[in-house]
Amino acid sequence: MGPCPLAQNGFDVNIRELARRSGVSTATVSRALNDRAEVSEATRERIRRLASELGYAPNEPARTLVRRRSDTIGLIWDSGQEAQGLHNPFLLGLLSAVRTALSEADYHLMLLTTPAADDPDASYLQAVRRHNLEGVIVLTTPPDDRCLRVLAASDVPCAGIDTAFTGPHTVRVSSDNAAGAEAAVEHLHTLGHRRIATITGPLHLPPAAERLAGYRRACERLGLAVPEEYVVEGDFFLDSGQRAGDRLLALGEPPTAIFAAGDQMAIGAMHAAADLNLSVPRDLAVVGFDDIDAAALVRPSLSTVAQDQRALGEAAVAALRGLLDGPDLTPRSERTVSATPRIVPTRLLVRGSSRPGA
Amino acid sequence: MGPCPLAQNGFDVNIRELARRSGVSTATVSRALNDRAEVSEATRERIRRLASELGYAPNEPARTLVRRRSDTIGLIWDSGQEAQGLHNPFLLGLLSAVRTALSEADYHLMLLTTPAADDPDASYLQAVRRHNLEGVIVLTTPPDDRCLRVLAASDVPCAGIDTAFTGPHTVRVSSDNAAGAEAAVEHLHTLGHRRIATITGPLHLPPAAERLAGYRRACERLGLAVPEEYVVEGDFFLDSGQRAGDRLLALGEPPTAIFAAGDQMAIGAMHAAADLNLSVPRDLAVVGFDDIDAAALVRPSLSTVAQDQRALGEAAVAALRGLLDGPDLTPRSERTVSATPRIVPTRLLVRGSSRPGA
DNA sequence: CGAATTGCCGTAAACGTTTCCGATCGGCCG
DNA sequence: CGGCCGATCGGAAACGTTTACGGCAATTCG
Repeated sequence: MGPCPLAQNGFDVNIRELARRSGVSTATVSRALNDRAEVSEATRERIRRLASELGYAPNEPARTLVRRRSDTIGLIWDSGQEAQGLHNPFLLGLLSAVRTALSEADYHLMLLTTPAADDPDASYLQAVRRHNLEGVIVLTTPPDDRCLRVLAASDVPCAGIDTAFTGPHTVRVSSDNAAGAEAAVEHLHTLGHRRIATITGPLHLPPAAERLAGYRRACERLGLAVPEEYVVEGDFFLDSGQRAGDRLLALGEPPTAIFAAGDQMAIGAMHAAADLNLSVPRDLAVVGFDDIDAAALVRPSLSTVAQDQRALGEAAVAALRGLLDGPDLTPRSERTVSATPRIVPTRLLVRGSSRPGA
Repeated sequence: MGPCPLAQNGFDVNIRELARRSGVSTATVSRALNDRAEVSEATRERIRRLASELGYAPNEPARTLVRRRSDTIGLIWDSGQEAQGLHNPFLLGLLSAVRTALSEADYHLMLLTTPAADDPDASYLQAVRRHNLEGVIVLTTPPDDRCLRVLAASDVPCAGIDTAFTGPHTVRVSSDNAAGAEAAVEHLHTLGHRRIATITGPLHLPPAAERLAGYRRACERLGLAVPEEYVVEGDFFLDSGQRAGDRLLALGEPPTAIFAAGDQMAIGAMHAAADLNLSVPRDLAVVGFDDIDAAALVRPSLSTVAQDQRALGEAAVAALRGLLDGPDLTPRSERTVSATPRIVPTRLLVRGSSRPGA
């Protein structure tokens, strides 16, 4: 009865229905909708319009069944880790970035659930095979996850952001932790500080180790002494930062500046200073890492090394796409996978806790 | 040969392969793996073990194709909104809760991307039909989204958390904003405060309006006067809170306590107090709403009305499941959809900004 | 003891696509 | 004018499952 406004529910309009109504075969309809060359421009346009009028939506499961590819990638993000608040506010930005980058590349996103420990058959690899996922993006590294390890060891393309595992078809993207830490220390140095201490994260985590390395390199380059007591290990949480601050400020020669490998610990150090009636940044300058939301809310606001979530997400999908076999590429078994990690630059945000003028 | 440890890549082991190896038909294999009754316990166990040994993973696209259901629900979460930091830290907890609740109910999760405005065919409804999604969970309400409206008007079951739209197969779950606000005011009242002001969110948003209503109700019940100047509208962000605080504290009879409808605004109000050399909570008590991460990091720590993200997420999937047609239920067209919104209680967290003793 | 019931299983038809293999039809070149 | 070629299309076989239907034995019941 004439063209319908949109998405009429003539219920279940499929490719056969389109073929019937436009007097061609299903093969032609398929070709028309998929922009194949073997259709005349006229019929293609006719079918296109009809499909749009009837609100036709292609059945993706059927497509993946026959094409053997789903245009879908899986997302692994361990909520256990997230509950600990580790990279907490960070994740949301990553997720958002990954999602938009993937949709721009015409991929769909499926959220994978961490497999139950009691079900031996439930694994990430299983889920990938079940849904014909073409690749996986991993957002945080659980301490050591057997499921992740077996996935990384498989032939499933994986891109991990700040992950530790490695495998034949795996690429890691990460912020330039070392350079970020270096920039922070250098910033404090140009402010005139010479006694700069650091509060690290758990050193078995790669980002924590890299940030410490950057700190050391900067100090060495700038000719700053790093007494052993100036390096205190924390756990990324508030309290550990406060305790570390207490300890550092009680030293015989206390530091005049602290670089903390995480914002929460940096804020904890600021609390420690406040408890001693020290003024930040006058008596003690503080720089953190990550740029969590709270960094802009505390007083004084916290200078920090911001990670570029957008860039990280985009780099991850770009890296993953490099691992996928495109329509015309050689199969991935024959391609050399570049194992060099993708490094994303950070940005130093100078705020109140290290403002020169104050 | 013999039993393999796990997930051997005998490449593409499917139901036919299992049938061949175990000497039965594909029908029997399917029945065995799906726990149908018409299989003997012996063969079921045999097939089970074989499947496990070969690392068989059922092809979900094929299953959804023939069963006409995907066991998958879609998740809509507008990242545009998220970029504004509105409910920002909140979302991640919701997402996590929704995911685990859904996976416990054996549903898969697909992240939907906000449709491009220039493509008329791309809509949430289209995506739902393409992937055979059985329902949708909406995490935040974009101001007014045409795509969301057409989705809500369709026959697709929707559960929204803090959403404004409504439809025939739509249910909304939300925190008990009014009761939360009431509890906050009552808490301040028992602390001895009689001049309690409030900073609201944008009043066209349902949560903001409800929190204001709760504030008013509590004041009325407790016999507190609410002069017009005691109600200041903000925008949920830090600066608006600080400006509102400035204005409130400059009044002839300034309030001794402030209830802010959002934590960022509450922190802003604390900044305003600090700028006037007022001590929190001695000179001014402050209570916020949401319990964002920063609430526990600022000094003094911020009392706040915490939303129960876990409960919200679980309520949303519970509500959604009520809308879905289970295997034995009547089709949803004949069921009466209970339109009453699901209300989740909040919890008052008393911290430093309103501590009695301080 | 015959018939009906029950338990277990195989055959085959779907589900909605894509794609290989031809088929038809003009037109072009030799 | 005949064969060849490119463009355009249709027929039909897949893809991996589920499930209606029917068959065959063993068991039960009248």
